[in-house]
Amino acid sequence: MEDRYDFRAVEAKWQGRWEASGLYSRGHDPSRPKFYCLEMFPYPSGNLHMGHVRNYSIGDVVARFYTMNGYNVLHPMGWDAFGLPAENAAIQRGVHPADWTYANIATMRSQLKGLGMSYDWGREFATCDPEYYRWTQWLFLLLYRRGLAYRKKAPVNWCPSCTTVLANEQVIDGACWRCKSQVEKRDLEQWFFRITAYADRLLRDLELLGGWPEKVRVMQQNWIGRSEGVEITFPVEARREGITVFTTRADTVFGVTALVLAPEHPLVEELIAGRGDELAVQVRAFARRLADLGERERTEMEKEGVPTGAYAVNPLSGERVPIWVANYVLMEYGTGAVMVVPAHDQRDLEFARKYGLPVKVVVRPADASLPEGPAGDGLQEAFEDDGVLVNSGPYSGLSSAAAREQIARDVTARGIGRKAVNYRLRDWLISRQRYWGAPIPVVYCDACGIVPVPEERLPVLLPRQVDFTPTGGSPLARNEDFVRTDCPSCGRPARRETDTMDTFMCSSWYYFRFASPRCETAPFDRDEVAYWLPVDQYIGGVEHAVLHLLYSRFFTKVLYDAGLVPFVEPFTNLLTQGMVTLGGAAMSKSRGNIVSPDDIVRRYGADTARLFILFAAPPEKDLEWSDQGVEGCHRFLQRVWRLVTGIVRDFAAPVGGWGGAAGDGTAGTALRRALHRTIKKVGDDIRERFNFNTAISAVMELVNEAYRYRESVPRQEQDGALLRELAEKLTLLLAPFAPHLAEELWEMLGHRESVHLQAWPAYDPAALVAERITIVLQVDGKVRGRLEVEADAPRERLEEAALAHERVRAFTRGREIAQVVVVPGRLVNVVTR
RNA sequence: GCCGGAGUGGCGGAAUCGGCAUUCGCGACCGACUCAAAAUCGGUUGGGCGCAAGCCCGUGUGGGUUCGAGUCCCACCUCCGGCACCA
Repeated sequence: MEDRYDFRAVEAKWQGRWEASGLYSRGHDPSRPKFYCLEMFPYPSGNLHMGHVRNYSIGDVVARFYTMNGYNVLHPMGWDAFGLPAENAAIQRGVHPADWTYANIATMRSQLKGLGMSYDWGREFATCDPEYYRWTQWLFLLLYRRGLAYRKKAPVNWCPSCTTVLANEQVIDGACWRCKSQVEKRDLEQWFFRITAYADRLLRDLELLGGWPEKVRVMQQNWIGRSEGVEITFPVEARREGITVFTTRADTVFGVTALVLAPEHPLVEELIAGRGDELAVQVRAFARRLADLGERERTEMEKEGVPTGAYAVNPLSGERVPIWVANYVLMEYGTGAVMVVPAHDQRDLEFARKYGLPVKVVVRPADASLPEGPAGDGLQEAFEDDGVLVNSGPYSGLSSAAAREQIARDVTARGIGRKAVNYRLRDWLISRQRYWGAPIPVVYCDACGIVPVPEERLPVLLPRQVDFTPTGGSPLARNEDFVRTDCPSCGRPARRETDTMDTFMCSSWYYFRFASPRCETAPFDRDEVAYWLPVDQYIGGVEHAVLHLLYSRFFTKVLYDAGLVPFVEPFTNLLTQGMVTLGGAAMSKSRGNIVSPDDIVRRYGADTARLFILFAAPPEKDLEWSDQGVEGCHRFLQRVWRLVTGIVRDFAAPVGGWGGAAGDGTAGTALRRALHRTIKKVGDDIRERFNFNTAISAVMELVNEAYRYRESVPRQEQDGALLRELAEKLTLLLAPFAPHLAEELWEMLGHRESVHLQAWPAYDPAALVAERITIVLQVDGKVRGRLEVEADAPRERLEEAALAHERVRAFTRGREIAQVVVVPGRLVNVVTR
């Protein structure tokens, strides 16, 4: 057994052969069902990290497993290649972003090949290829035509360090998702996608995504943030126009003791227009001060407000209420104005207490434990639950729910309000003031205004010669050759849009492109997309739950509406894998806790790296790296190698089939049962639960059993046919996890065709059946003995045998037997009184 | 605050339908082989008591249901993740 598995030679040998034979390229095959297995494509940052290895190892097992199970599997790989790091490298090191990016792609491609991933490399592309971004621009135009792309001036998130604006989804806790700098608010004219027009469908269709983790669906649900309520217009004294508020608690409308406007609300300026009094001066100063604050500072400050001196009238109660301006009202949500109900909203209560506004209780719990009406002065905490209305005119006595309905009807009938739905989701800001992205295909003409670039003139090429120095403006604006163009509409001189698109736009449709990556007449061939999509299994990190995954769903619905794709959801099943950690923290350069995949592959081989990463934890959990764990997996593969090569050596030419018979009680029968049990378990674990860790441990057990057999049964009595069967099926079971080792063993076993084209082994149900089994004997729920019986022994026989058992009798002696619970095949529990 | 997930040996984790808690792997200890080491192989390894047979305890805490609970129910604690002046 001195023979050692030379993983370096074997892995290089098969990677070369696979590539030369095109083993993993795929096309249509009407004879087999299709399966699209996709892993989130990487940003080519330079080198693969362990998170990539985990992501792609999981995907590779799934792809290989479904291939062996008879599916025509699409398993492509490409590059999410536009983005800031390339440009930063250019600024810091003087390398052109394109050169930097394509060099990184070359490195990472060879790393992926070194891991033995089964990609159809013929479908590879990078989103920065003009042949790709041409269609990204085409899709922009599609959205523009459909009224879903628009330009507006708005307060937007600005990252001072990246010198560009960001989408809402890219601001995490008030900071830039990429560089963690505090984000500022700036008023800029920018391009948006009207994703809010799809808010309701994006929410509703989450129900179609039974194959997604609950967690991700909930995150999207929270992000979209639908809330139902009513808008009610309060007339303003001495003005024609009123103030419209949005509320989900119309039942508390008789408890309103003020209205509050967001500082940016257009009416604020009007209410104090031409006034020089002290209040007006205060309001102006307040609004200006808040405008200068970042979102973070603003959300963290205490509630603050100033009265405008103006009054409105509650259209339901007829009461006069003061109009205030306050920092806690958001202009971007609802109508930018809210009614203040201190008794029933904690924020309003804090505000009212600070400024001495009245507190008026109008909803009481069913047990009437709150004081009524204006006597709510002692209220410590707002009563925010539903209850029964009091002090509410004609609505008194109604339940909150009934009152909401009635009030909605009444305000609608009187023309002073309506039911309304609001979403937390905001439109997607896609302009970026950076170079390394797809140019927005739009031209500005003095005569014609905004003119989209005609499809036949796409792509709008990103020029190579550009000054990348960050100034806060778009680098493209400094390239006059790029900027100057003719108006596609009137032909007169015009200027190009100089912003580029958010890279999330590129990644929102790449999975369509893989179906027909060289299509030159459209973003994708519709027949190919109809054949391959939707993606059957998508695998990636949970960090994209409300970024990429939301945008992609939006894009798919737009394409569906345009009649270009026949489905409304792009990803049928989603698996979100956990992080790879070291010392309990995510691996990162700044923390200095990186383990390099290259080093691991060099020392132990790709198969070991893949096996460890799949074995150490279930895929959705975080995985703590362990060098010793890696060695354990390496030892296991060496053990497999010695087992199979030993069998091949000892039983080069087996005669006949398996010599035993089920139920003959021999070591051979037991081993064969173990083999078939393992085949069943590994298949179930992969297919039903993605429990690669338990699948692998089952294979380890099988190998242990095989060794025990080989060592305990004399060589001449060993069943050669059984051992050959075991060696072959073991090799097939390992093929998705350790593709190189399996391929080499398969060849040694005498096969000419790749192990990766073989059918997944079927288990023999007859082999699983044991003649005799061990059942547990309990007395009062405690295990007191074991009993070996025929597998099909009936209840009465089990009960009888249990009661006759020496140890059971010892524990029941002198006690009355109250009950005997018999679970055939498992246990007998004797219950005493 | 709201929503989601998780708490099991020294460690990663297993127990898939309410039925032997801790498969498998790592680590540790003992042993075989060896001049020695590496590699490999075998054994032991939740805690306590006991010479032993064996007994008792044990899955975050406290209750409950059940012949039987890591698993189901109630209350709570801790940790992780998401959202958060969203009216």
